[in-house]
Amino acid sequence: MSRKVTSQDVARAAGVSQSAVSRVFSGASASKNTQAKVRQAAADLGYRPNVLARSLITGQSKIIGLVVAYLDNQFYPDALQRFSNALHDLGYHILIFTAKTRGEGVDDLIGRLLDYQVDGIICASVGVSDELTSRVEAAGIPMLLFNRGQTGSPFAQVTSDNLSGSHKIAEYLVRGGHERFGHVAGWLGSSTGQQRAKGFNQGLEAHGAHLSGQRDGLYSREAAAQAARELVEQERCDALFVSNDHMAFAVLDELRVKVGVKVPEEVSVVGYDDVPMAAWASYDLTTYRQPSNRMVAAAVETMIKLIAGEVPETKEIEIPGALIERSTARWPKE
Amino acid sequence: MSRKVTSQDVARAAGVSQSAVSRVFSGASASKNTQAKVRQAAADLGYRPNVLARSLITGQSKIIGLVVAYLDNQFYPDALQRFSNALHDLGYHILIFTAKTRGEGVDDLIGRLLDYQVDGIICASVGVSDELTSRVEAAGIPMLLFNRGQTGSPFAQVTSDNLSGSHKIAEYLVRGGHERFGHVAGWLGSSTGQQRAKGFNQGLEAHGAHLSGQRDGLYSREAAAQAARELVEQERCDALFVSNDHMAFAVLDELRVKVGVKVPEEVSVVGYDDVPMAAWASYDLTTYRQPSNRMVAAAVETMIKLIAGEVPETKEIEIPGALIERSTARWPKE
DNA sequence: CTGAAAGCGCTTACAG
DNA sequence: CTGAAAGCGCTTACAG
Repeated sequence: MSRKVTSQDVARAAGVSQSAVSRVFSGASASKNTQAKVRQAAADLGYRPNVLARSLITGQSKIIGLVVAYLDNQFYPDALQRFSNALHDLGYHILIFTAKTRGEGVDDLIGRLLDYQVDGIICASVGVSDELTSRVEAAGIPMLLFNRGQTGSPFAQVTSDNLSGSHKIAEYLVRGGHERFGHVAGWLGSSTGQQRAKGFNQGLEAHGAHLSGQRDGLYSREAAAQAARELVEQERCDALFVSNDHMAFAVLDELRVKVGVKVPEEVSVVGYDDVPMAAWASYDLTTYRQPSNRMVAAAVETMIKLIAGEVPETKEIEIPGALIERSTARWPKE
Repeated sequence: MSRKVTSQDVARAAGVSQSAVSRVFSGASASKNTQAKVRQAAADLGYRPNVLARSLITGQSKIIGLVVAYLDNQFYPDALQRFSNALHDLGYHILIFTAKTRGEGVDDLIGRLLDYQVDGIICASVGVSDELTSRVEAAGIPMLLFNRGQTGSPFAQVTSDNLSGSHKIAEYLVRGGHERFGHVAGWLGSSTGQQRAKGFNQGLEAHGAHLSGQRDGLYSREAAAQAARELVEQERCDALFVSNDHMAFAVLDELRVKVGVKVPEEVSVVGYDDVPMAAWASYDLTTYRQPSNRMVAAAVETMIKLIAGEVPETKEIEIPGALIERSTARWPKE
C-alpha cells in the first residue's frame, strides 16, 4: 500500500522542477539532458502520470463510453472485441455499460457515462430517448449509434445496408423456387427490425411474390422459435427469413430438432449478420454478412472525427454486406 | 458545445458557497433549505458533479479494470454481463480491456489500467507475469483472477472445482460403460487446463480405467477439432472429455458433421462450463456446470472487500459445480 | 450548518 | 529550455 508516487517526487529525485517532469511525460519540449534525468528518476520510482489529473486539465479523458445491449448475440461480443482493439490502438479506453433491457435504464447509464467525462459515446443496438438526446447534445459530447438508426436523431450512425440486404435475401429465396415466404422479424420497435422487414417485403413484391406471414421475434430465441413454428405450421411457409443469426439458430433448433422439419428440403432458413457461429458445421447457416470489421472501423473513424470537432461527410453510414450461401436454404437452380 | 457547468455556477445561481454545493452532492451534511436551493439550481443548469475531479481528491475512481481474453467463448460475454450488472449496482464502473492473445500484451494493458487509477483489477482467464505482479502489488491495488489460478500468486482467485469436477466427469464416463477415454485438454499452460486434465486422469484411475490419449486443444476450435479427430481415429476413443464447452462444440461439429461419427452411440462427448449454448437443441451438450452467477458474485464480493482494505477469509475461492446430463454422452445404465 | 482556504496531481501560459 | 504560478473541478478539515 505504498503511497502513490507523483510528479513532485520525480522532480525532487531528478533535481528538476515539477513542470519539467510534466513536460517530458506530456510530450512537450525538454532538453535531452532533462529527458534523461527525469526518465531515470521515474523508472527508479515507478512513476506513471495520473491520467485522471491530466484529464481534468486537458478536458479529454480518452475514455469512450460503450453501451451494449445483447451480449448473448455473438455479433456484439465480436464487435466489442474489435472496438476494444481499434480504440486502444488510438489511445482510447472503454467504459462499458450493458443495458439490461431495451430502452429501460439506458438514460440512467448515459448519465453516469457523462459524469465520467467520456470523450464520446457509442450505443450498440440501443435506442435513446428524446430527453436523453437533448441532454447529450447539451453536454456537447459526440454520440454514435451502432447497428441501429433512429429517425430524426441528431447523432451519427453506422449500419449495414439493411434495406437492400433483405431485398437480396427475398430475391434469393424466390429464385430458390419457394412458394410461401415468412419473416421472423427483429424487434419491430427498432429501426433495424423495421428496415429488414421492409426490404424483405419489397424484394418479394419486386419479384412477383408476397409475404405469407410475419411474426415479431423480438430478438429473442424463445419468441423467434415460436414465431417460426407458427409460420411453418399455420402459414405453411417453406422459406423463412429470420432477421438475425441469433434468432435463426433458435429457429433451426426448433424446426429441425423439435418440430422435425428437414432444412432446407422442406423449409429454407436464411439469417442476417453472419456471426462466426453461422459458419460452424452444425448450423452452416445461409445468411447475409454484416461486415462487422468494416462497421467498427467506420464507427471508430467517425467517432474520432467527431471528437476532433470535425463534421463527417455523412452522418448516416451504411456499409454494404453480401449474401453468404451455405446449406440452410435451397440453392437457386441456374 | 456549451461550456461545462461546474459547482461554481450552481453556487452562484443558488446563492450559496461552492462548498455547500459540493456537500449536497457528496452526501455530507447540509440544511434542508440549502439542499433545496442547490438541487433546484443544479436541475435548472443541468449540473452533474465531475467524477474525475472527485476521484482526484478521494483517491477512489470507482472504476474496476476488467481484462478478458476470449470473448468468443460464450462463458465470458456471459460473465461480463453479470460483472457489469453487479458492479454497477454497487456504484462501480468497468474499464474493459481485451487481451489479444494469452500473456502477450497483458502487462501493457495493466499498466494503462493503473494509469487510470482503477480501484481494482479483475483478470478473467488471463495470466499475469511475475514482473507485473510486483508492479501491481507495489501500486497497492487489489487484483483478482477469475476462472484462472496461478500458483504462488499473491492475488485472490475464484474458480470452479476444476479438480473434482473433472473427476466426476471421468466417473460418469466410466459408469456409462465406455472403454477408451480421451481428453481434449484446455491450454495446458493454464492452471485451469492442468487442473481439469489432472482431475480427469485421477477420476479414471480411481475407477480402474485409464487415459488412452490426450491432446492440447489450446482453447481453440481448430486445435480441438483436430485433437478430437486424432483421439477417435488413431486412439479409437469412445469417450471424450473436452475441457470447455467452446471447444466441445467444435469437437461435435467435427465428429458428427465432418467425420460422420454418431454421438453418443459411437463416441460420447462431455464438455465443461455449461454455457447457455450448451442447452441449445442442436448441441444439447452433456457438460459440467460452472455456476457463473455464483462465481461472479463471489468475485465481486471479494473485490469489494479487498478495496475496503479487508482481508478475505479465503484467498482462493472454489465454487462447486454440477454435472448436467444431456444427450451427447451415453447415460449410465442403473 | 456554512464559507474561505488548502490541496488532489497534473498542464500550460508566462517570464526569464 | 526551464521554473514559478495559476488553475482544472472538486472534497474536506478548519473556523465561526
